[in-house]
This record gives sequence, C-alpha cells and structure tokens, in this order.
Amino acid sequence: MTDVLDDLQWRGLIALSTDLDELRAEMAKGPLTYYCGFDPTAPSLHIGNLLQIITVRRLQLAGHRPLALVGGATGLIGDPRPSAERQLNSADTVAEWVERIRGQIEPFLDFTGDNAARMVNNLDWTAPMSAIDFLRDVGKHFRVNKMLTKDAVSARLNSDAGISYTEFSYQILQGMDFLELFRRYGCRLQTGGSDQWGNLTAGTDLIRRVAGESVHLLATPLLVNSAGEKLGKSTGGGSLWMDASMTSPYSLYQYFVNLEDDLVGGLLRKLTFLSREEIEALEKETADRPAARIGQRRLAEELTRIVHGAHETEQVIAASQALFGRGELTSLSASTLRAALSEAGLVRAAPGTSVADLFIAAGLVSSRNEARRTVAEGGAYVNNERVGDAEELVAADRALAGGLLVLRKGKRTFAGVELGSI
RNA sequence: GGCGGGUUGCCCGAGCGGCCAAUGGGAGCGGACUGUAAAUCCGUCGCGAAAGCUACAGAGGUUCGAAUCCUCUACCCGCCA
Repeated sequence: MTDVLDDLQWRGLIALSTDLDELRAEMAKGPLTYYCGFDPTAPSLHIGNLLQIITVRRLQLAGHRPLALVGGATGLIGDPRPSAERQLNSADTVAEWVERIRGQIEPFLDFTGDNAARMVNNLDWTAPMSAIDFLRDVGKHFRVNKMLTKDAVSARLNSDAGISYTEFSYQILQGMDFLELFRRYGCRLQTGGSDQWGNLTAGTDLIRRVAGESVHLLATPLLVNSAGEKLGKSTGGGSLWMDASMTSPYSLYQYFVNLEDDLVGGLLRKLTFLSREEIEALEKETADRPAARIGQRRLAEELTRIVHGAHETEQVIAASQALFGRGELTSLSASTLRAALSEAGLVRAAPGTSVADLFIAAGLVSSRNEARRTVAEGGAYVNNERVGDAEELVAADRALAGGLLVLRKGKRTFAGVELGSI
C-alpha cells in the first residue's frame, strides 16, 4: 500500500505541516491517533468541512485512529474571523447544532474495529473547568505577544473592528483540546484547514510546554476558485451546505457540473476517493475535451453520492439530463418531468397566474420588481420560450405533461410549477 | 474614569441640511460570446403598476426640509489615567 502521506501530498491536501518525516516515521510504527475539530457555527457543515471529513477518513482507511471533535465549547466562543466579531449564539442553539453536526460526520467514519473512530465534544472538559483553573493551568503557558501574531488576531487588531477578549481566547481553547486529547487518548496529530494554522499550532506549542512532546499537524489548503474566493460563493450567496434542506442535492450537483475547468482536477483529487489512475484519466479528458465536462460530471456525481447517497444522485442526474438535454420538453413523460422538477424545486399555482407571480412562487426571484427586471432583460423562460411580458397570464393550455410548467431564469436556473387548484 | 474619532445598502466605501434610494468598487443577477466553463464586453442591482413607502446603528429633537445639525443610548477604534 502506498504511504498515506504521499497520497495526501499527491492530492494537494497538505498546505502546511509540521515535520513530515517525523510524522511519517511515527505512522510507520502503527496506528496513530489523530483528531480534527468541527465547530457548530451553523446548523450544517459545508463543503469546506467535508474536505476535512474526507481527509480524516483517508487517514482512517490508512489504518489510523480518528477522533472527531465537535466544538460544543469552542462553538460558544467562535474563532476570530478576519473581518469582524461574531455574534454569539445561545447555548441551546449551539447544543442543537452540535447534535446535527455530529450526525453529519458519523456516516463517514467507521466506529468499529481496531482503529475505530470516536466522537468527542470539547464541552466535556471545558465546561467543568473553573476560570481560576483555566488561567492558572492553561493560560500561564500562553504568551500574549505570540498570541497577537496569529493572523486571525493581528488582522483584527489592524482593522477597526477590533477583537474581544472572548475571541482572542479562542486559540487557547483549541490548544487545550489538543492537550486534552493527547492526555486522554494519546492523540498525536491534528488536521484542519490552513486558515486554522494559528489555532492548530496553539495545541502543539502547549503540548510541548506541558508534556515536552512534539506532536504533529497537517493543514489542508482552502477550497477557492481561480479568483481566490471561497468555493460555493456563486451559489446565490451562500455556502454549499451538506444539509439537503439548505442546499438541495440538485443544486450541489449543478454547482460542480458548472465548475470552471481549472479546478476540476484539484477537486477530484481532494474530494473524491477515486484512484490516482482514474483521476489522471479524468484530468486528461478534461484537458483534451473540456466542452464534454467529463471531469465536472464525475466530480459532481461522486460528491453528490458522498453527501446524499446513491439514490438521490440518480435522481439529480436524471433531472439534469431532462432539463439540460437537447430534447424537447414536450417529449418528456409526466413522470420524468415531475421527477426532474421536483429536484429543481416544484410548487403549485393556479392557472391564469402571471409570469411574474409564477417566478416569485417558484423562488426564482424574490420580488415583483426583480421578476419584471428579469423579463425585461430577456432572462425569463416558460417551457424554454422566452417571456416578453411579465404580466402575461399563463393559462392551463400552456402546461406540459402532468399539468407542469418549466420555468427558467437565465441559462441554467430551473424551477417547476404545477398548475391546478391550490 | 477623561478626551478625541467612528457606526451608510450583501461587502468595501463616498456623501457632511434640499439636486440622495444615496458617487465609486466588488459580489450578485440578466444579455452577448461559449461548453450548463474561464476571461471579456454590455446592462441591471430597496419595495411598490403607480402615487408613494421603507432605508444611512437605536430613540428622541431642531428645521418648510436631515444620512447630513442637536441630545441621549448601544457598540467599535485611538490616546490619556
């Protein structure tokens, strides 16, 4: 079997690390216990977190022992973002998100066998600790001047947003986590995103001071597009969430089908479990015949399957083929059409509703002004026919099989309407 | 605790009594070109059919008229103690 670190490197998953040769040597001796943390700062994890989960899984598949940490404590504090202070979430909210996120992580890991995974929550060792203990036992090991140099902190000090003591302390909590897991489970490696580097090193530094041991770090690169923006920003403003109710499987699939060519290879490497041979073939395919989007389709398919399962993936692929296929919509059967539109988003409306109101009802636009604007710009279609008047009433005789209408905004945003009594 | 500066639309940022729904970027959205790419170009970008309404941290006030002036509150930044 190939060395897992070599594999991670080939996949471009190691942006920053501590001494890789030392880590390699430790891994060679047998199963290594490692951890990766996930803070409940939203009701769902997103595609960036998925990269971490998948990386954790890769290490487990290589025989190492994962600890998946949900940040019941750190989620109550919030790590400093470069731009501005976070709004604190209530303890109830965070507790609920902890459970949801735990549920999103568990399916990816194997909790049986020699290198069974374990879920941990940093609230377990943080909540019982008194402020005095925290300051005496932990705080004493942190030098403020060093804490100030961390990117996340210095960015905030140099902005006029400033930083609260609360967020400033975040790195100490994360450092404590690593120390705690080192003591409880012999954890010797932490993985995370490279934007977390400052927080990751807080842990290794603390363990070195307290226990005199050198433990390890692996940081993955951030997922960004060619403009350097975080991936997922072009989905209408939000992230690509793993929760199906926040980002539909269809939307997730479509996002990756539309991915710019330059990113396909890198994401196939980072986010899928395809073999090196398969990925290199797909990369060649993408380079030779970019218009065929073979790489994009495969990436979209793999990811949708990883996140939402095989059945759902079949549905969205079929839906995409029906809506984007060359064929006439009139040639689609009622069941095919209904299935496709259900994936894209299907609502009911009464016959005789105006185009503008249909677009609003389907969620393609958020106001009548926007609907009128879209029509005026020539970007509104009903059954693939461009609409000229936003106030045009759509009668029942416009419906396709099954009483369905296909609404489209722009080139690729579809939604369905079923005409009938509401 | 004292003094000074700040809080503008999704983000950055101009405006400093009427010409401000608010200059300019960016993001977003649509069009053209393409390949359901990228880059580029063009358009658009609070709500409302309109009258008009709501908006420039929050609450009051001055004024014919305020994002712009005054008062208080909250938060942020800096200097001093």
